[in-house]
Amino acid sequence: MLKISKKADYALMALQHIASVQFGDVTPGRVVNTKEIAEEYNIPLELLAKVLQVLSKQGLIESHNGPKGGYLLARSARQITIAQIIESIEGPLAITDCSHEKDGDFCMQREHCNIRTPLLKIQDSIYQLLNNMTLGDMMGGTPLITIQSPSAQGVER
Amino acid sequence: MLKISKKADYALMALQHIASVQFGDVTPGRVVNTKEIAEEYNIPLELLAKVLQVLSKQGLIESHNGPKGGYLLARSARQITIAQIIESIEGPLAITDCSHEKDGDFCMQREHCNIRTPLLKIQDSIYQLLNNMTLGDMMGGTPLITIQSPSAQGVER
DNA sequence: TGATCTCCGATCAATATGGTCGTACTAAGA
DNA sequence: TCTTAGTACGACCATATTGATCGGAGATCA
Ligand code: FES
Ligand code: FES
Repeated sequence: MLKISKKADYALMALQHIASVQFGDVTPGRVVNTKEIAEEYNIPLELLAKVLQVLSKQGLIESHNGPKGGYLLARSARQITIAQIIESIEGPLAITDCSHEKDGDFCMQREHCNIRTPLLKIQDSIYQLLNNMTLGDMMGGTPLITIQSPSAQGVER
Repeated sequence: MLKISKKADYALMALQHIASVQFGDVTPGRVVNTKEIAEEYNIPLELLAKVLQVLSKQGLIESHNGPKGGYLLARSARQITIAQIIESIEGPLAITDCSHEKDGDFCMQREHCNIRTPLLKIQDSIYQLLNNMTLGDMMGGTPLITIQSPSAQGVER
């Protein structure tokens, strides 16, 4: 039902946490280790570890080895979008499994499919939505989503 | 990865088909039976049947029994939104599994969860998106989604 | 050198999903 | 009224995805 996976969920929490530590008034620039996050949010340690590994491989965070090691944001919180985070974990956003189909075209219904185009548009809109929101936005009390309410003039209802 | 289930996919195709038959120039008001749709779009017959049953139980389409039976839209194509169709099949839209949590609150991370509010906003936006688009919109060549482009100023990247 | 971290790959269990079958019920038409 | 073409319904299995676990290897610092 259009659900985000738990791993991606954890990724969001973790990044959010790291960001708030780095940006925070106390000990800015401090590295955060896996255990700290896992305990804070009740996330299974090993699973979180794996998630963080992926994130670092994708270049969203930097890892520092050895004792006193841990993770650090690779860039500013305002330059990391929700879309990037989710896609790092779950792969490219695909609302239907034939969204990003190669020319090979293995979708049985493709030939007469009457809903492909509109669905792709929807997918695109969702992507925009996720890509317009950054980690920074999630932290601050700043207005989060600019799409729906007043800006939705032009569209009805 | 934020995917729509195949069943919902089939539901969309089927409704779209029924709508286009009813709205079409030829044989308007004709009932459409399961087999016809299944063959047209290469959908496994029994599965489609089950999907249609659910849709009719949800009141989106009417079923007519017996020979020469089949399905008919219950209301105008413009009054059926994509959100309604998808939710009929997959249940209420929940971007994360603790979205619609009762007060019982079984989510382990709820206590310190730092991403709940923003995620709920995103979910809401997606819902708006799906609920602003009707079957009618999908059929006609009318501009489908009006949300993204202009309103997305303000934030960007 | 040893303790404390991250890194990586393999693996298992639970759940959700896609798909199938068999039977009962209903209405049209011969 | 009997047959037939259709839906209604529920149980069922197979497979894919996801969540979660384990074990060891490599790095860094005291
Ligand atoms: S479902 Fe694959 S192309 Fe429409
Ligand atoms: S994940 Fe359940 S409340 Fe945030």
